Amino acid sequence: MVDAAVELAAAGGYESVQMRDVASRAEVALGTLYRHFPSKDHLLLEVLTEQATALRDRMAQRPPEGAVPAERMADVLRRGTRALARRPNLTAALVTALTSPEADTAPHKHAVETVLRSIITTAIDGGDVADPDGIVRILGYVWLAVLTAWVGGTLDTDQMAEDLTSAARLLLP
Amino acid sequence: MVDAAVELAAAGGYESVQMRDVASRAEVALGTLYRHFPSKDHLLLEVLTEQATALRDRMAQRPPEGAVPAERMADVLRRGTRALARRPNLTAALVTALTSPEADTAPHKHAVETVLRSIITTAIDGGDVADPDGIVRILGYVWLAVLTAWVGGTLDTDQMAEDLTSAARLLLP
DNA sequence: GTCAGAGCGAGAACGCGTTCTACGCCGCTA
DNA sequence: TAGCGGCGTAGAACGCGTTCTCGCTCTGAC
Repeated sequence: MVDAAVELAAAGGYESVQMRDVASRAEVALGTLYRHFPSKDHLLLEVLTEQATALRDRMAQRPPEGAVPAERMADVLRRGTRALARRPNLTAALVTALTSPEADTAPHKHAVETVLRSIITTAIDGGDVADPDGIVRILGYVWLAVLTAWVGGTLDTDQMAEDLTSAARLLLP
Repeated sequence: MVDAAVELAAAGGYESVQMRDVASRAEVALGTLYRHFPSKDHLLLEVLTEQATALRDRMAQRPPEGAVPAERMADVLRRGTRALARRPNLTAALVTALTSPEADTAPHKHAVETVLRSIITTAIDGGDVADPDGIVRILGYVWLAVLTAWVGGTLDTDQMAEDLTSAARLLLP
Protein backbone atom coordinates (compact mmCIF):
# COMPACT_ATOMS: atom_id res chain seq x y z
CA MET A 1 0.00 0.00 0.00
CA VAL A 2 2.85 2.36 0.80
CA ASP A 3 4.45 1.61 -2.54
CA ALA A 4 1.20 2.28 -4.33
CA ALA A 5 0.92 5.62 -2.54
CA VAL A 6 4.47 6.53 -3.53
CA GLU A 7 3.81 5.77 -7.17
CA LEU A 8 0.63 7.78 -7.28
CA ALA A 9 2.13 10.70 -5.38
CA ALA A 10 5.21 10.75 -7.60
CA ALA A 11 2.98 10.78 -10.64
CA GLY A 12 0.57 13.53 -9.70
CA GLY A 13 0.98 14.92 -6.21
CA TYR A 14 -1.35 14.99 -3.27
CA GLU A 15 -4.63 15.02 -5.11
CA SER A 16 -3.60 12.11 -7.29
CA VAL A 17 -3.25 9.95 -4.23
CA GLN A 18 -6.87 8.86 -4.12
CA MET A 19 -7.67 6.26 -1.57
CA ARG A 20 -9.68 4.16 -4.01
CA ASP A 21 -6.77 4.16 -6.42
CA VAL A 22 -4.26 3.28 -3.73
CA ALA A 23 -6.44 0.39 -2.66
CA SER A 24 -6.96 -0.98 -6.13
CA ARG A 25 -3.30 -0.56 -7.08
CA ALA A 26 -2.27 -2.35 -3.91
CA GLU A 27 -4.93 -4.97 -4.63
CA VAL A 28 -6.70 -4.60 -1.33
CA ALA A 29 -10.16 -3.39 -0.48
CA LEU A 30 -10.80 0.15 0.63
CA GLY A 31 -11.75 -1.04 4.10
CA THR A 32 -8.45 -2.88 4.43
CA LEU A 33 -6.51 0.21 3.50
CA TYR A 34 -8.36 2.14 6.18
CA ARG A 35 -7.76 -0.63 8.67
CA HIS A 36 -4.00 -0.09 8.33
CA PHE A 37 -3.96 3.67 7.84
CA PRO A 38 -6.78 5.55 9.51
CA SER A 39 -6.54 8.43 7.05
CA LYS A 40 -4.89 9.55 3.86
CA ASP A 41 -2.57 11.75 5.87
CA HIS A 42 -1.49 8.85 8.07
CA LEU A 43 -0.61 6.95 4.93
CA LEU A 44 1.39 9.81 3.45
CA LEU A 45 3.14 10.48 6.73
CA GLU A 46 4.22 6.88 6.78
CA VAL A 47 5.67 7.42 3.33
CA LEU A 48 7.31 10.60 4.55
CA THR A 49 9.04 8.98 7.49
CA GLU A 50 10.40 6.33 5.16
CA GLN A 51 11.65 8.89 2.70
CA ALA A 52 13.11 11.07 5.44
CA THR A 53 15.04 8.25 7.06
CA ALA A 54 16.28 7.15 3.65
CA LEU A 55 17.43 10.69 3.00
CA ARG A 56 19.15 10.80 6.36
CA ASP A 57 20.97 7.58 5.62
CA ARG A 58 22.08 8.79 2.22
CA MET A 59 23.27 12.08 3.70
CA ALA A 60 25.21 10.19 6.34
CA GLN A 61 27.13 8.35 3.62
CA ARG A 62 28.84 11.54 2.59
CA PRO A 63 29.52 14.14 5.29
CA PRO A 64 28.83 17.77 4.43
CA GLU A 65 31.56 19.83 2.86
CA GLY A 66 32.71 23.24 3.96
CA ALA A 67 35.23 24.83 6.24
CA VAL A 68 32.90 26.53 8.69
CA PRO A 69 29.52 25.43 10.08
CA ALA A 70 27.61 27.93 7.95
CA GLU A 71 29.07 26.42 4.79
CA ARG A 72 28.42 22.87 5.88
CA MET A 73 24.86 23.77 6.84
CA ALA A 74 24.25 25.41 3.50
CA ASP A 75 25.63 22.30 1.84
CA VAL A 76 23.36 20.01 3.81
CA LEU A 77 20.28 22.08 3.17
CA ARG A 78 21.10 22.45 -0.49
CA ARG A 79 21.64 18.73 -0.94
CA GLY A 80 18.51 17.88 0.98
CA THR A 81 16.39 20.26 -0.97
CA ARG A 82 17.85 19.09 -4.23
CA ALA A 83 17.00 15.52 -3.33
CA LEU A 84 13.43 16.56 -2.55
CA ALA A 85 13.10 18.64 -5.70
CA ARG A 86 14.06 15.64 -7.79
CA ARG A 87 10.58 14.21 -7.31
CA PRO A 88 8.57 17.38 -6.95
CA ASN A 89 5.14 15.78 -7.00
CA LEU A 90 6.04 13.29 -4.34
CA THR A 91 7.58 15.97 -2.15
CA ALA A 92 4.60 18.23 -2.61
CA ALA A 93 2.24 15.46 -1.56
CA LEU A 94 4.29 14.64 1.52
CA VAL A 95 4.70 18.24 2.60
CA THR A 96 0.99 18.74 2.14
CA ALA A 97 0.31 15.86 4.50
CA LEU A 98 2.86 17.20 6.95
CA THR A 99 1.26 20.62 7.14
CA SER A 100 -2.30 19.37 7.29
CA PRO A 101 -4.07 20.42 10.45
CA GLU A 102 -5.25 17.02 11.61
CA ALA A 103 -4.19 16.79 15.24
CA ASP A 104 -4.25 13.00 15.43
CA THR A 105 -1.21 12.72 13.21
CA ALA A 106 0.86 14.79 15.63
CA PRO A 107 3.06 11.85 16.74
CA HIS A 108 3.98 11.04 13.16
CA LYS A 109 4.77 14.68 12.49
CA HIS A 110 7.02 14.74 15.52
CA ALA A 111 8.86 11.70 14.23
CA VAL A 112 9.46 13.37 10.89
CA GLU A 113 10.66 16.56 12.53
CA THR A 114 13.09 14.55 14.60
CA VAL A 115 14.59 12.96 11.53
CA LEU A 116 14.90 16.30 9.75
CA ARG A 117 16.58 17.81 12.79
CA SER A 118 19.01 14.93 12.93
CA ILE A 119 19.92 15.63 9.31
CA ILE A 120 20.50 19.27 10.12
CA THR A 121 22.50 18.44 13.19
CA THR A 122 25.17 16.64 11.20
CA ALA A 123 26.19 19.97 9.72
CA ILE A 124 27.19 21.53 13.00
CA ASP A 125 28.44 18.47 14.79
CA GLY A 126 31.92 19.20 16.02
CA GLY A 127 31.71 22.87 15.17
CA ASP A 128 32.09 25.48 17.86
CA VAL A 129 28.52 26.72 18.05
CA ALA A 130 26.62 28.22 20.93
CA ASP A 131 23.08 26.87 21.51
CA PRO A 132 23.17 24.22 18.78
CA ASP A 133 19.73 22.88 19.70
CA GLY A 134 18.08 26.25 19.34
CA ILE A 135 19.72 26.81 16.00
CA VAL A 136 18.71 23.38 14.78
CA ARG A 137 15.12 24.05 15.75
CA ILE A 138 15.09 27.38 13.94
CA LEU A 139 16.65 25.95 10.81
CA GLY A 140 14.18 23.11 10.87
CA TYR A 141 11.35 25.61 10.97
CA VAL A 142 12.84 27.57 8.12
CA TRP A 143 13.25 24.45 6.06
CA LEU A 144 9.64 23.46 6.60
CA ALA A 145 8.28 26.93 5.96
CA VAL A 146 10.25 27.24 2.76
CA LEU A 147 9.05 23.86 1.56
CA THR A 148 5.49 24.81 2.41
CA ALA A 149 5.80 28.04 0.48
CA TRP A 150 7.28 26.15 -2.45
CA VAL A 151 4.41 23.68 -2.44
CA GLY A 152 1.95 26.54 -2.15
CA GLY A 153 3.39 28.21 -5.21
CA THR A 154 4.76 31.32 -3.52
CA LEU A 155 8.43 30.39 -3.89
CA ASP A 156 10.48 28.75 -6.61
CA THR A 157 13.44 26.44 -6.23
CA ASP A 158 16.05 29.14 -6.54
CA GLN A 159 14.47 31.34 -3.91
CA MET A 160 14.26 28.32 -1.65
CA ALA A 161 17.98 27.67 -1.93
CA GLU A 162 18.70 31.35 -1.48
CA ASP A 163 16.66 31.70 1.68
CA LEU A 164 18.13 28.54 3.14
CA THR A 165 21.74 29.56 2.64
CA SER A 166 20.85 33.01 3.91
CA ALA A 167 19.45 31.47 7.08
CA ALA A 168 22.52 29.30 7.51
CA ARG A 169 24.84 32.30 7.16
CA LEU A 170 22.84 34.40 9.57
CA LEU A 171 22.67 31.76 12.27
CA LEU A 172 26.09 30.16 12.09
CA PRO A 173 29.69 31.34 12.05
CA MET B 1 -20.01 36.82 3.52
CA VAL B 2 -16.67 37.63 5.09
CA ASP B 3 -18.35 38.34 8.42
CA ALA B 4 -20.22 35.07 8.25
CA ALA B 5 -16.96 33.27 7.60
CA VAL B 6 -15.33 34.98 10.55
CA GLU B 7 -18.13 33.97 12.88
CA LEU B 8 -18.08 30.36 11.79
CA ALA B 9 -14.30 30.14 11.90
CA ALA B 10 -14.16 31.71 15.35
CA ALA B 11 -16.74 29.22 16.54
CA GLY B 12 -15.27 26.02 15.25
CA GLY B 13 -12.19 26.42 13.08
CA TYR B 14 -11.53 25.48 9.50
CA GLU B 15 -13.91 22.58 9.20
CA SER B 16 -16.76 24.57 10.68
CA VAL B 17 -16.51 27.03 7.84
CA GLN B 18 -18.77 25.13 5.50
CA MET B 19 -19.63 26.91 2.32
CA ARG B 20 -23.32 26.08 2.58
CA ASP B 21 -23.38 27.54 6.08
CA VAL B 22 -21.49 30.64 5.06
CA ALA B 23 -23.93 31.18 2.23
CA SER B 24 -27.02 30.71 4.33
CA ARG B 25 -25.68 32.83 7.18
CA ALA B 26 -24.81 35.58 4.74
CA GLU B 27 -28.24 35.10 3.17
CA VAL B 28 -26.93 34.50 -0.31
CA ALA B 29 -27.05 31.47 -2.54
CA LEU B 30 -24.14 29.09 -2.79
CA GLY B 31 -23.53 30.11 -6.37
CA THR B 32 -23.31 33.76 -5.35
CA LEU B 33 -20.73 32.96 -2.71
CA TYR B 34 -18.66 31.15 -5.31
CA ARG B 35 -19.09 34.03 -7.71
CA HIS B 36 -17.29 36.31 -5.27
CA PHE B 37 -14.79 33.83 -3.83
CA PRO B 38 -13.71 31.07 -6.17
CA SER B 39 -12.87 28.74 -3.31
CA LYS B 40 -13.09 28.35 0.45
CA ASP B 41 -9.42 29.20 0.71
CA HIS B 42 -9.87 32.41 -1.23
CA LEU B 43 -12.58 33.39 1.21
CA LEU B 44 -10.47 32.61 4.26
CA LEU B 45 -7.44 34.35 2.80
CA GLU B 46 -9.56 37.43 2.34
CA VAL B 47 -10.43 37.17 6.03
CA LEU B 48 -6.77 36.68 6.83
CA THR B 49 -5.59 39.77 5.00
CA GLU B 50 -8.19 41.81 6.84
CA GLN B 51 -7.13 40.38 10.19
CA ALA B 52 -3.45 40.81 9.41
CA THR B 53 -3.77 44.44 8.40
CA ALA B 54 -5.89 45.10 11.48
CA LEU B 55 -3.19 43.51 13.59
CA ARG B 56 -0.54 45.61 11.89
CA ASP B 57 -2.50 48.76 12.59
CA ARG B 58 -2.98 47.85 16.22
CA MET B 59 0.69 47.01 16.59
CA ALA B 60 1.59 50.34 15.03
CA GLN B 61 -0.38 52.15 17.72
CA ARG B 62 2.10 51.10 20.35
CA PRO B 63 5.72 50.68 19.31
CA PRO B 64 7.56 47.64 20.61
CA GLU B 65 9.38 47.87 23.93
CA GLY B 66 12.91 46.81 24.61
CA ALA B 67 16.40 48.27 24.59
CA VAL B 68 17.94 46.18 21.83
CA PRO B 69 16.47 44.82 18.60
CA ALA B 70 16.28 41.27 19.95
CA GLU B 71 14.11 42.43 22.82
CA ARG B 72 11.87 44.49 20.62
CA MET B 73 11.50 41.62 18.18
CA ALA B 74 10.60 39.21 20.95
CA ASP B 75 8.05 41.73 22.16
CA VAL B 76 6.50 42.09 18.73
CA LEU B 77 6.32 38.37 18.12
CA ARG B 78 4.93 37.71 21.57
CA ARG B 79 2.23 40.36 21.21
CA GLY B 80 1.34 39.17 17.74
CA THR B 81 1.10 35.58 18.79
CA ARG B 82 -0.92 36.50 21.86
CA ALA B 83 -3.36 38.40 19.68
CA LEU B 84 -3.71 35.37 17.42
CA ALA B 85 -4.04 32.94 20.30
CA ARG B 86 -6.93 34.96 21.66
CA ARG B 87 -9.20 33.50 18.98
CA PRO B 88 -7.59 30.13 18.48
CA ASN B 89 -10.23 28.64 16.22
CA LEU B 90 -10.19 31.61 13.92
CA THR B 91 -6.42 31.64 13.76
CA ALA B 92 -6.29 27.91 13.12
CA ALA B 93 -8.73 28.27 10.24
CA LEU B 94 -6.78 31.11 8.70
CA VAL B 95 -3.41 29.43 9.04
CA THR B 96 -4.89 26.31 7.51
CA ALA B 97 -5.97 28.29 4.49
CA LEU B 98 -2.58 29.97 4.30
CA THR B 99 -0.70 26.69 4.23
CA SER B 100 -3.06 24.97 1.83
CA PRO B 101 -1.33 23.91 -1.35
CA GLU B 102 -3.66 25.52 -3.87
CA ALA B 103 -1.40 27.44 -6.21
CA ASP B 104 -4.06 29.83 -7.44
CA THR B 105 -4.15 31.61 -4.09
CA ALA B 106 -0.47 32.45 -4.30
CA PRO B 107 -1.04 36.21 -4.80
CA HIS B 108 -3.18 36.39 -1.68
CA LYS B 109 -0.58 34.47 0.28
CA HIS B 110 2.08 36.88 -0.89
CA ALA B 111 -0.04 39.78 0.31
CA VAL B 112 -0.39 38.24 3.75
CA GLU B 113 3.32 37.53 3.95
CA THR B 114 4.04 41.13 3.09
CA VAL B 115 1.86 42.37 5.91
CA LEU B 116 3.43 39.98 8.40
CA ARG B 117 6.90 41.08 7.33
CA SER B 118 5.95 44.70 7.75
CA ILE B 119 4.87 43.92 11.31
CA ILE B 120 8.19 42.24 11.98
CA THR B 121 10.11 45.05 10.41
CA THR B 122 8.88 47.57 12.95
CA ALA B 123 10.92 45.79 15.60
CA ILE B 124 14.26 46.42 13.97
CA ASP B 125 13.55 49.78 12.40
CA GLY B 126 16.23 52.14 13.52
CA GLY B 127 18.33 49.42 15.08
CA ASP B 128 21.84 48.79 13.88
CA VAL B 129 21.31 45.49 12.11
CA ALA B 130 23.14 43.93 9.20
CA ASP B 131 20.97 42.42 6.44
CA PRO B 132 17.62 43.42 7.92
CA ASP B 133 15.68 42.04 4.96
CA GLY B 134 17.18 38.60 5.25
CA ILE B 135 16.50 38.51 8.96
CA VAL B 136 12.93 39.63 8.43
CA ARG B 137 12.39 36.87 5.89
CA ILE B 138 13.79 34.24 8.22
CA LEU B 139 11.74 35.41 11.16
CA GLY B 140 8.65 35.45 9.00
CA TYR B 141 9.31 31.86 8.04
CA VAL B 142 9.81 30.88 11.66
CA TRP B 143 6.61 32.61 12.64
CA LEU B 144 4.65 30.78 9.98
CA ALA B 145 6.22 27.41 10.71
CA VAL B 146 5.55 27.76 14.40
CA LEU B 147 1.94 28.71 13.77
CA THR B 148 1.56 25.77 11.42
CA ALA B 149 2.97 23.41 14.00
CA TRP B 150 0.64 24.89 16.61
CA VAL B 151 -2.37 24.40 14.37
CA GLY B 152 -1.21 20.87 13.61
CA GLY B 153 -1.04 20.03 17.29
CA THR B 154 2.70 19.50 17.53
CA LEU B 155 3.40 22.64 19.56
CA ASP B 156 1.61 24.40 22.38
CA THR B 157 1.42 28.12 23.03
CA ASP B 158 4.31 28.21 25.46
CA GLN B 159 6.66 26.37 23.13
CA MET B 160 5.63 28.76 20.39
CA ALA B 161 6.61 31.78 22.46
CA GLU B 162 9.82 30.08 23.51
CA ASP B 163 10.91 29.25 19.98
CA LEU B 164 10.05 32.72 18.74
CA THR B 165 12.06 34.54 21.38
CA SER B 166 14.87 32.06 20.84
CA ALA B 167 14.89 32.89 17.15
CA ALA B 168 14.87 36.62 17.88
CA ARG B 169 17.84 36.28 20.26
CA LEU B 170 19.80 34.16 17.82
CA LEU B 171 19.30 36.47 14.87
CA LEU B 172 19.50 39.90 16.43
CA PRO B 173 21.88 41.72 18.74
C1' DG C 1 -41.24 48.29 -25.58
C1' DT C 2 -38.22 44.66 -25.88
C1' DC C 3 -34.34 42.01 -26.05
C1' DA C 4 -29.49 40.53 -24.29
C1' DG C 5 -26.98 39.75 -20.68
C1' DA C 6 -25.47 40.00 -15.95
C1' DG C 7 -26.42 38.82 -11.28
C1' DC C 8 -28.91 36.07 -8.08
C1' DG C 9 -31.67 32.11 -5.72
C1' DA C 10 -32.72 27.31 -5.18
C1' DG C 11 -31.20 23.10 -5.44
C1' DA C 12 -29.40 18.95 -7.93
C1' DA C 13 -25.21 16.68 -9.20
C1' DC C 14 -20.35 15.27 -9.01
C1' DG C 15 -15.78 13.86 -6.79
C1' DC C 16 -13.28 12.12 -3.20
C1' DG C 17 -12.27 11.19 1.87
C1' DT C 18 -14.39 8.49 5.10
C1' DT C 19 -17.72 5.27 7.20
C1' DC C 20 -20.91 1.55 7.16
C1' DT C 21 -23.12 -2.90 5.75
C1' DA C 22 -23.11 -7.53 4.44
C1' DC C 23 -20.78 -11.47 3.61
C1' DG C 24 -16.77 -15.06 3.22
C1' DC C 25 -12.67 -17.38 4.93
C1' DC C 26 -9.56 -19.06 8.43
C1' DG C 27 -7.74 -20.53 12.89
C1' DC C 28 -9.25 -21.17 17.41
C1' DT C 29 -11.41 -23.43 21.55
C1' DA C 30 -15.30 -25.98 24.14
C1' DT D 1 -17.85 -30.63 14.94
C1' DA D 2 -19.98 -26.19 15.94
C1' DG D 3 -19.54 -21.75 17.00
C1' DC D 4 -16.76 -17.41 17.27
C1' DG D 5 -13.57 -13.50 16.64
C1' DG D 6 -10.36 -11.42 13.43
C1' DC D 7 -9.33 -9.99 9.02
C1' DG D 8 -10.50 -9.64 4.25
C1' DT D 9 -13.62 -8.19 -0.05
C1' DA D 10 -17.20 -5.70 -2.49
C1' DG D 11 -19.67 -2.00 -2.64
C1' DA D 12 -23.21 1.32 -0.92
C1' DA D 13 -23.71 5.47 1.71
C1' DC D 14 -22.55 9.91 3.83
C1' DG D 15 -20.40 14.73 4.18
C1' DC D 16 -18.66 18.66 2.20
C1' DG D 17 -16.12 21.38 -1.53
C1' DT D 18 -17.24 22.46 -5.99
C1' DT D 19 -19.84 22.74 -10.31
C1' DC D 20 -23.93 22.79 -12.98
C1' DT D 21 -28.86 23.66 -14.30
C1' DC D 22 -32.71 26.42 -14.54
C1' DG D 23 -35.63 30.04 -13.71
C1' DC D 24 -36.26 34.87 -12.07
C1' DT D 25 -35.30 39.95 -11.94
C1' DC D 26 -33.13 44.02 -13.24
C1' DT D 27 -30.80 47.25 -16.38
C1' DG D 28 -29.15 49.42 -20.41
C1' DA D 29 -29.17 49.64 -25.79
C1' DC D 30 -31.77 50.11 -29.62
